Amino acid sequence: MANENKLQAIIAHAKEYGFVFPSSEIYDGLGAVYDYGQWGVELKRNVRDYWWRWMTQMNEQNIVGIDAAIFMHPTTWKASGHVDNFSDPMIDNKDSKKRYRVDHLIEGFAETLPQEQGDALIAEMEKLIAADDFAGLKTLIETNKIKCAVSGTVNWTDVRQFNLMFSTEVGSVAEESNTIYLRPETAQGIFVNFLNVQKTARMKIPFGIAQTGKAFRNEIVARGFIFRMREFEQMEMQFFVRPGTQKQWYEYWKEKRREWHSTLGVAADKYRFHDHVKLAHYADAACDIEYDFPMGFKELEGIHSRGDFDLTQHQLYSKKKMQYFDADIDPETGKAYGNYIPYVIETSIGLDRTILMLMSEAYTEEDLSTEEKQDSRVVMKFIPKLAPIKLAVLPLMKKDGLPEIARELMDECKQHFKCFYEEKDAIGKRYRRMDAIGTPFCVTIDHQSKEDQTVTIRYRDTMAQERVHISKVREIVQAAL
RNA sequence: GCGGAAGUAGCUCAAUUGGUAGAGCGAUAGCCUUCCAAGCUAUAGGUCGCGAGUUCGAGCCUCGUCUUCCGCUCCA
Repeated sequence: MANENKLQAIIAHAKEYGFVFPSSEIYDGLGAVYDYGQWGVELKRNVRDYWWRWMTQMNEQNIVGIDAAIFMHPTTWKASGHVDNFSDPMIDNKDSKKRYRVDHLIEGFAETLPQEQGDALIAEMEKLIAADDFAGLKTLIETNKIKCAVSGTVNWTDVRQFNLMFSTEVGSVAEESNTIYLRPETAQGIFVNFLNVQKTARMKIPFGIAQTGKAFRNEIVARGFIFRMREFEQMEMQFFVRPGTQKQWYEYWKEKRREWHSTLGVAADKYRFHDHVKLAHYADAACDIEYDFPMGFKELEGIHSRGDFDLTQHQLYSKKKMQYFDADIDPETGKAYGNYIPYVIETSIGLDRTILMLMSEAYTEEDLSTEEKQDSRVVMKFIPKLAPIKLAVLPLMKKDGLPEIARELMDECKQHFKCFYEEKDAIGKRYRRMDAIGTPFCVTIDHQSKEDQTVTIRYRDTMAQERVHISKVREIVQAAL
């Protein structure tokens, strides 16, 4: 299947089988926002829970979790750089339709000028940007006759602001309210709680703080289904280390995260590690884990060595010491390491992007035609651990006491994992419906079950069937989880 | 934001030169001596994206508008 068609097929399947719906669809939808349906939410919870347990429970490093609020003090985003660095004035050329960041446009032009003139121009630009003087910026571009590289004209639109962050008001009385932002990343909730967690959990470096939660960004273009959403969910872990050890911990987490991905049932050759050449202002090493989505290789997770940038910034803005006292002895000096601001390795993965990856990987169209008849099926080949439903319990017929036996099995199993009961339609049809949502096991109760307490267990991927004792069903499923 | 294409039942699509909307699948209820979709019966479901205009009459023509998709543009 062609890749663009595959994405279309996945989107259609996701909607038809209750994984993902477009937001507010009855009102014509809301761009770049999606809702998770009945099976999508199970899948999402499974992925989130698995990530959480893997980080906070199964990992050999000491990592604890928090759940910080989406609202944060506005100064947080001053300190993080989001207010100043991610609200860039933009301008469009009316002839070429090309859009530029104003600072990039002017800087590019300044480079063509003699040093002194160029510097003066940039100084002027920075003054205007600091003052939010958009009219002045446009005038500056026009008086310098800065041309569009594509059209070669100076036919510009007005300068407009692009805001990455959503803002709202806190305070019910309008005049007394304050503008605050919906967080554009969850990481800052971890940094501002660094001292709280370190002290109350008596954490010793190296240690980590994990968090999953919603974040919000105004994206310029909304494309790629749930790959790029205005409201999305992140799963992040900030790992605090002694300065000087960040390189080894960065490598450690790169490898650990690769391990995690290798347990998701995704083909290894669909992943790619992409090292950043150009680093963000806060990072001293960074890489992306990319997956080969139907739209091509795209970022799924980022692993960043952030130095002490964030904690230092918060110390600066809050005037609170973001220090850790390290009582371990430094073999070089024979003394304790003492006070320092820890360095941070961040692992940050998009939950929704992970869902899209898993759906892309799982979605399979199979041709089952024989000489006698045409046949095909769509299967979601999720690993059992992540599948929305683990077991379907199906009486062959809804009479002769078969439903009663099925209900009994259902009552036992539903205490342990998500089950689904259905007695309508032909058995083959029920199997195919379960394939479409990725249920790995189906159990059918027939007349023989009444005689010898055996049932047929049917495996999703192979469609193979096996006769087992009814008392074994639960452990067969649990063994796969 | 620009350019292109498309919007008819839950889904896939029909509706001859404009004459008052149909099929298959799906869904629901029931029947069947049923282990891999498409056996039988019945039922529900659409102001043809929305709004104007032309016409005796518009799903079909005209204009506007909204939404989606594909390219371009932008993006820590």
